[in-house]
Amino acid sequence: MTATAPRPPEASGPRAQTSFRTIKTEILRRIRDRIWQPGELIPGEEELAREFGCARVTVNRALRELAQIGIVERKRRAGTRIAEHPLREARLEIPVVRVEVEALGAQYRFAVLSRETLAAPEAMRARLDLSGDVRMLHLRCLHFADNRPWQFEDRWINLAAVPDIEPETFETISPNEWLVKNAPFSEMEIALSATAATTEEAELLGIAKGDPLFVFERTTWLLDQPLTHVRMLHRPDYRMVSRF
Amino acid sequence: MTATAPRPPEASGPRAQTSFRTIKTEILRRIRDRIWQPGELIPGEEELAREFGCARVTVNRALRELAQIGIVERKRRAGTRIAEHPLREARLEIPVVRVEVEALGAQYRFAVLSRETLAAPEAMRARLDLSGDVRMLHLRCLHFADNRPWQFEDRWINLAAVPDIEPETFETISPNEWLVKNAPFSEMEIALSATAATTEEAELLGIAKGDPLFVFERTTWLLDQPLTHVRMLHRPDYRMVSRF
DNA sequence: AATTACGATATGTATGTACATAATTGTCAA
DNA sequence: TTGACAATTATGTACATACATATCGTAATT
Repeated sequence: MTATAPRPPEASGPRAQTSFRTIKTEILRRIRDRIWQPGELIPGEEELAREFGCARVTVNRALRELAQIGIVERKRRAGTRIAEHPLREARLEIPVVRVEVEALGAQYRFAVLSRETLAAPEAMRARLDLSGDVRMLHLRCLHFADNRPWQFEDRWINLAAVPDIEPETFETISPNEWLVKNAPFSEMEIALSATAATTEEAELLGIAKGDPLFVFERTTWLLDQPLTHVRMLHRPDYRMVSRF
Repeated sequence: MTATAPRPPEASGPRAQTSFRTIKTEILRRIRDRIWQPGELIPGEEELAREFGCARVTVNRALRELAQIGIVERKRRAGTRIAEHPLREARLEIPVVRVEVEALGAQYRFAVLSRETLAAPEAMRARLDLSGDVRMLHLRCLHFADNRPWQFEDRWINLAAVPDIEPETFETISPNEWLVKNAPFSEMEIALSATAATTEEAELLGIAKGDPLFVFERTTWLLDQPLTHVRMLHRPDYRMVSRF
């Protein structure tokens, strides 16, 4: 005797399984239609399973996924309730520039504008919590999409933390990708803002001085050791989009 | 005979179940330690289940959740591989303006600049995938931190989806907070960009025309029904920061 | 009255099994 | 060579079941 009883042969169609997706949608519908209000306790898994004619595990998965995106809140013994404050966090994907450009169907190219090894300037030491003499690699790159300037990247790399990068010439691989592949990090800080283009920045990006630029800064650490700080400037028509 | 064979009595401890969490952690460890490189195909669920001494479903759950956060990529028949570009994702908390301002120790205040109910203009219909006659509530608000303009909010609300908001006067609660409390959503799209202040925007925010503005747009849906679209403009000195 | 212990209960998760589905690979014919 | 189609295979998901675990209410104890 097998564990699962043979499913009753459905009259027609390939199957009449109750998908956890169906349940998710139905629950969302009930929320939308105010059948279940925010804060309200909804029936238990067992009861819902009976109602939907499926196994409890299936209801469980539906509810678990709804809890994951903050629609409902669950507690053992206490049951499941519609979230009162669906306070949610947006997940912002941080793509590799090349991938981002290629995803648009454009051709990607980058150029290293300058490269120098030097002692960390005071501002960078402060930003990265570095003290004493620290050698850093300073890179300035321009990224193109179909030969149109796409992003200007100003990057500082802590050579003590990433020594392998010093001999790299970046002829085939960009610093961005080199680091993604070779320098895992455990912590990251990002800052988003807007600024006005300086004369130099405007020239590089092919826009006018004073035009608004979208600024994306990122600093990464491995444990407590700072790895790199990068400031990326985008043309005013750039939009960073994320949907979920 | 029951479906599940009695578990072999573990020598000690409460249980030696193979948790999907254990598997997730172990897989992450193997990625971190470069045992499995980005792009690499990892063993199938069956084999991993054998290795970890657990059911395939358990491995499935671990891998499914890792796929959800972008660590691995899965395709039927093709197997599971480590994501090539571990797109680290930044988690941006969706702040309620008031909370954001108060977190800085500043006093929060807001003003509704205008409020009108009207048929959705073409641009908004297009953006929200709405068709036909749709009544919308259009609100323009200014948020202050210590009486200094902090954010200009331009919001469109789909009244068909959120009818309860129509009588609300927003004298004590901002549209932002009202919606957070009363209108759960299941999908969201956010877009970040930079733009130049128009004359009116500059005046409202107390800056000069053409100054760069940080733009945060958000659209939310419940199921397929659009709820609201909001465009938030910030002064050039604003920085949206997230660390993790 | 306050504290503790305990039982009831809802969710959490592991397992074996069965079948669904997508995608690749191989096969054969045009 | 190519195109159509079938076989193969890894993942996807449903189900019955069993047990784990957190937590709430209540009863027993201090």
